[in-house]
Amino acid sequence: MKLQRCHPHRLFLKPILTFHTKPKHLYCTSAIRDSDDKDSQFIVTLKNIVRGKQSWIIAFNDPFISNKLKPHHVEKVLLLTLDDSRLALRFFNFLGLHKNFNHSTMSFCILIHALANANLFWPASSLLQTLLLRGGVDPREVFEALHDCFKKCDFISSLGFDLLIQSYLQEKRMFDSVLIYRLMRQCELMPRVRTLGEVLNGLVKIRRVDMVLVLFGEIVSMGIRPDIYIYVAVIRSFCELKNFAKAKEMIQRMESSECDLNVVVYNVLIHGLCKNKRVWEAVEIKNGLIQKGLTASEVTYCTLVLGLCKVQEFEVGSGVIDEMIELGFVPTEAALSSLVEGLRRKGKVVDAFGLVTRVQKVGVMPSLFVYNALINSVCKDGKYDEAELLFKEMGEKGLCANDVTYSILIDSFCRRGELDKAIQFLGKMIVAGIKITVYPYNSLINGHCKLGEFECSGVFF
DNA sequence: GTAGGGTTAG
Repeated sequence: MKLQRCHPHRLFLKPILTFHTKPKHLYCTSAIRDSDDKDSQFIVTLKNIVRGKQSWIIAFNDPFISNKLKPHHVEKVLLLTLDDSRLALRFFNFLGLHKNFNHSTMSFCILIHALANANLFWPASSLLQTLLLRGGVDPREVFEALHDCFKKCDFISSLGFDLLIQSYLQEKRMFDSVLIYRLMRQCELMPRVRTLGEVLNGLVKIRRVDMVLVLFGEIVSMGIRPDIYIYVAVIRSFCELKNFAKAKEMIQRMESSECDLNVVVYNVLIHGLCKNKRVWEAVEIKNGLIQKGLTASEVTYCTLVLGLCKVQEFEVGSGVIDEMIELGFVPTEAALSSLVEGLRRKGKVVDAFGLVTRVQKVGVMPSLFVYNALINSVCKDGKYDEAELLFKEMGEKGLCANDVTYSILIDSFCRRGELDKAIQFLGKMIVAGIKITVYPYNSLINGHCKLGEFECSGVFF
């Protein structure tokens, strides 16, 4: 029977049979039988209160009940209420909230399994989080408690353990989630494929791609068919290791299996190639998508733009931006920033300006960085009117000029000898509460010196 | 539940 639990696709064989042959509330008879007679009577009283129409507040205000009530009684009542896990949860919360009752770890575990078995994942996870927050609980201890309860109560599915793995992942405790997976395996339990995918992607996030590949090998050797999320984690791992041959091999494996495919898989490879300056290979992958019945996404295009910037192919990058706009995609500010910066540095200020104008039409808002970079470039080219136009435009768009913006403008005024205007802008900075750096002062000193007004320049020391 | 930047502008 235990072996059946090992395979995720067979997890539900036992439950379905059990469910129809044995009512849930009878699962825990052995646990109840252990109680002594006095306790048994008390538990029956408690059970009747929980299921009855009487007010719980009144019933539990009775000193006979409240003085006698201990965590192990609650455990028994919960076990007798497994057929209605919502009611069990209400009772558990009632005692916690209204009676400040200190529940046992066992009670938590019973409810977590009960709720998970009833597909009530949100309250089950919430309880798990509370349990984990109870302070200094070792993941092994939590697993032991959950497993102890699982065995004793003969619960249907092992979803409670999946939720434990997910709780650790949410808290960014990836190694603890792997530990729970390992402990499950030791007990011949297997998490769902979805949970495994989440663990692998969690490990990718902390760059433990070595662990991803080890776990993937284990999963496959157990005969489990990986889903697209597992493959994405593995492809990302191979890209991270710069092993593009293996990444491509993995995609081919997906293509020849019945696994669902989407553009994300290819975007991961495209990103890996771009990051390693293999952008032309990435472009070919993108061009081959149509043959596979897929279409490039906004992410595909933006990834390519950033990759093209990395190899200084700014003109091609601009072309990609135009292509995506034609297809109705909106470039990200990141793609725009990289391109503008690249074009500008190559002296192609007009192209950068034109690009900003085009993307603005489809709703992309250039960042303060883009504006400052452009203002700086047009100033250097002596196009002061354009600089002031950009400055005005920033204000209209609600972008607040910062110390860099002002220092660029003040410097440009000083260079053309318009010192009055420079001082006027310095005043604006002070009024706006922008931090004053050394740059505007240097510009003003240089400006005065240039005009031969050496005495004036001393004012700024 | 999986994909896209960054040691930027004076």
